Amino acid sequence: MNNTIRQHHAPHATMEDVARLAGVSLKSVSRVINNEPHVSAKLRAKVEAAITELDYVPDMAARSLAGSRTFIIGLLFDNPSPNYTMKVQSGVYRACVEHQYHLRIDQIDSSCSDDLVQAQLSAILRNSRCDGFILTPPLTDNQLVLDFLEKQGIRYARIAPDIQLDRAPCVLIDDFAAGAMVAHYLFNLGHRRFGIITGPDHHGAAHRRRDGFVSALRTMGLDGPILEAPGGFAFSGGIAAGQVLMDASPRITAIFATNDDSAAGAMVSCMRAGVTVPGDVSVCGFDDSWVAESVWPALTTVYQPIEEMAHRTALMLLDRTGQAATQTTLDFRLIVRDSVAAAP
Amino acid sequence: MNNTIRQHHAPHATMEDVARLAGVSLKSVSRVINNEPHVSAKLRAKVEAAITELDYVPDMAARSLAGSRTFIIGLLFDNPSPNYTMKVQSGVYRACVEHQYHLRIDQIDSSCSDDLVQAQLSAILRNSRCDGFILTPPLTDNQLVLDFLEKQGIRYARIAPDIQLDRAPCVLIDDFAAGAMVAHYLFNLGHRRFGIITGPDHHGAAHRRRDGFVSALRTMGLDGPILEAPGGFAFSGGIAAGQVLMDASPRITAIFATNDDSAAGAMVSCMRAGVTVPGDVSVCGFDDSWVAESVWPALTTVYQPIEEMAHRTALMLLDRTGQAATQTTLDFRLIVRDSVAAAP
DNA sequence: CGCAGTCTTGACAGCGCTGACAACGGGTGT
DNA sequence: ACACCCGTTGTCAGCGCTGTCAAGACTGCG
Repeated sequence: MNNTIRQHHAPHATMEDVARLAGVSLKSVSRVINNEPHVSAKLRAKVEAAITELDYVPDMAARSLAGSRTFIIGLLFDNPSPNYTMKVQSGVYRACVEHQYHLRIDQIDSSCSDDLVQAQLSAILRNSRCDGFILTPPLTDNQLVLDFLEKQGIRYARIAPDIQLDRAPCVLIDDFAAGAMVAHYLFNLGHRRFGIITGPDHHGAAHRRRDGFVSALRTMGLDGPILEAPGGFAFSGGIAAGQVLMDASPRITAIFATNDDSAAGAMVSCMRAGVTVPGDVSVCGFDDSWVAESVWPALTTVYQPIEEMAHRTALMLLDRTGQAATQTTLDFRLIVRDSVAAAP
Repeated sequence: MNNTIRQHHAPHATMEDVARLAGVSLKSVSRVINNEPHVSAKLRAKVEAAITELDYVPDMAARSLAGSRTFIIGLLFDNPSPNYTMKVQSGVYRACVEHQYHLRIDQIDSSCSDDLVQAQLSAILRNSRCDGFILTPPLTDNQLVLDFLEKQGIRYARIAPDIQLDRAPCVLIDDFAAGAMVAHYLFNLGHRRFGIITGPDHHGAAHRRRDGFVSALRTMGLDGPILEAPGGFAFSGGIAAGQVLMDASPRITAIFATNDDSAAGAMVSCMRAGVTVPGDVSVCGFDDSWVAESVWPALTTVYQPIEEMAHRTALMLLDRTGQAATQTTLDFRLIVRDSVAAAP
C-alpha cells in the first residue's frame, strides 16, 4: 500500500532569511534560538527583531536531524481511566507547548509478561526517538521499565511513583497523609466499622492511601477489624468489592475507596442491596475525578491536582540541565459532597 | 531559560548501511521503503532482507526534511468529554501506528470569536506542519475552520460532520435514524409524554438525533407537545435540563438525552425531585460512554463505534491518493440497561 | 605597546533522506 | 541490423539546522 500524502507548505522563512535580514551569520541565529551563552545583547536583539519580523519558526525536522535532540517527549501510560489520562495528558501537553516541544503518546499494557512489556517498549523506542519519557502509575513502579530506560540512557520523570523516589525526578502527593485525613474525617463523624476498597496490586499510591487510612484509625484507638476488598480502580471492581463489604455483619458504616471509579461501583452495590448512601453507609472516594460529580449522591472525595502534577513532571524533564534527581510534593484536599454523613 | 536535553542514541542503522549490505544504491532502498513502483521483486527482496537483518527503521526527521511529508497528522478537538476524546484518540492513534505516522494532539476553543479561533489555528499550523488533520465535532462543522484549512491547502478528514458532507472524507453514523430508533423503543413501551435534552447549539449530530426522535414520534401519530431543554452535552447542563423537564405537568414519562453525560445529569435531577428512574420516568442516553455503566440505574443508551469511526477517518486521511471525497457510514445499536421501563 | 587570555562571531561540513535526472539494458517494430 | 521505448537502477545535490573549530574583537597586565 502506497500511502501518499503530499502537502504544499506555504514557503516558510528559514534561518538563512533571518540571518540575512539581521546581517549576522547562520550560527548566530542558531545561538539565539537555543539560548546559548556568549551572545552579546546587541546581536541577540537584532536577531530577535528579524525573527519577529519574518515570523520565523525553527523547523523541527531539521533541528533534530542536525542536532542530538528530537524535541519530542513521550507519555507512557497504562491507566484505563480516561479521566485520569486526559488530565495527565493535558498537563504534559501544556508544558510541551510552553517549551516548543512535541508530545508523543503511547499506551503500554504492563499486565502481560515481562518479555512482552519489554517488546512493547522496544517497539516504541525503535519507532521514534524521544528526548525523554513521562511515566504514570502503575508504570512508574515497574522495575523492568525503569531498568530498561536507564540501560538505554533515556531520561524520564515520574508522576506519583511509589518506590525508589530518588531514581528520577518525580511529582507526587502524600497519599499516606491523604488516607489518614479520610480516616480522621470519618472517625470524627462517629464511624467505627470500616471497609476499604483497595486498588491494583502493583499500584503503589493505592497502597499508601490504604496504609495511611488504616494507620490513622489504629492510632486513634480503633481496635475492631477493618474490612478490605479489592476494587482494582475499576467501576466493576467497585461493585464486586461493595457486595463483599455489604455482607459483613454487623454492617460497616463507612467505605473508603482508593479511587473514585471503584467508589462509584460501591455506591451501586449499596443501592442494589437497598442500603442508602449516606444514610446507612457513607462512601468516600479518591481523585475528585469527573465521576465524583456525576453519581448520586455526589461523591465526597480527595482532590489531587493531576493536571498540575503532570505539568510539573514534564517541566522537570524539560528544564533540567544537571543529573540530580528532584522531587516535588503537591497538596491534596478533601472535597465534601453528599456521600458521607455521621454514623447512623 | 536554556532547556538542554541531550540524548545519546544507540547508533542506529542508516539507509546507507542497508544499501551496502544489500549491494544496491541508496535510492533503491528509499524506493522499497516508500513502496514506489518500478522496483523488481528481486531487488525488493534483497533490500527487505537487509532491513530485517539490520533492524533498520527510517529516520523520521530526515525523511520529512528531505521530502515533502512530515509523517505527522494532527487531531483537532474541542470536546469537553474525556471519554469521547480518549476513544477518538485511541482510534486515530491505532491508524498512525499502522502507517508509521505520528499523532499530534491539539485542543481548540471554538466558542470564542472568529478572530481568536483563527489565531489558534494559525498558531497550531505555524508550530508544526502536519500532513493532515482529523476534525471532531463541533469543529467538523465550523465553516471558519474548514475554509481556513482549505485555503492553506491542508488536507483533513472529519468524524461525524453535519454539513457539506462531500467537502472532505468523513465517517459518521445515521444520527437521525438512531434518534428515531429511540423514539420507537420508548413509544412501543407505552410512553406518550416526552422530554428531550438537546446538545450544544453548533453540534450537528446532536440536532440530527433530536430531529430523528421528533420526526419518528410524529410519524407514529403523537400529537401532544414534546418538551425540549438544552443540556449542552454536559453533566451540569443535564441537571438543569432535568429540572426544567420535571416541572412540566402532567409529568413526562420519558427523557431522551442526546448524550450520556446530560442523561446522567437528568437522572440526578430525578433523584433529587424524588422521582424514581425508571419507575416514574425512563431515561435514555446516547454514546454508550463510560458513565452509562457507572450511574445507577445503569443507563439505557445508543452505542456508536467512536473508536472505529476515528480509526476509519484516520485511514481515509492516510490512505488516499486521489482527491475524491469519500464517506463511510457505520452502524449504531441500542444498549438496553436499566434506566428505561414501560410507561407507568 | 605587545601578548596572553577571554569573549564573541563566523565558516563549513554533514545529519539521513528524497526528488530530479541520467544511465543502463532488454524487448519491439521495421 | 538499427532506432526507439520503457521498465529499472543509480548519481548527486540539497532540505534547514547544529557541532566543530577557527578567526576576530576585546580586555587587562607587564
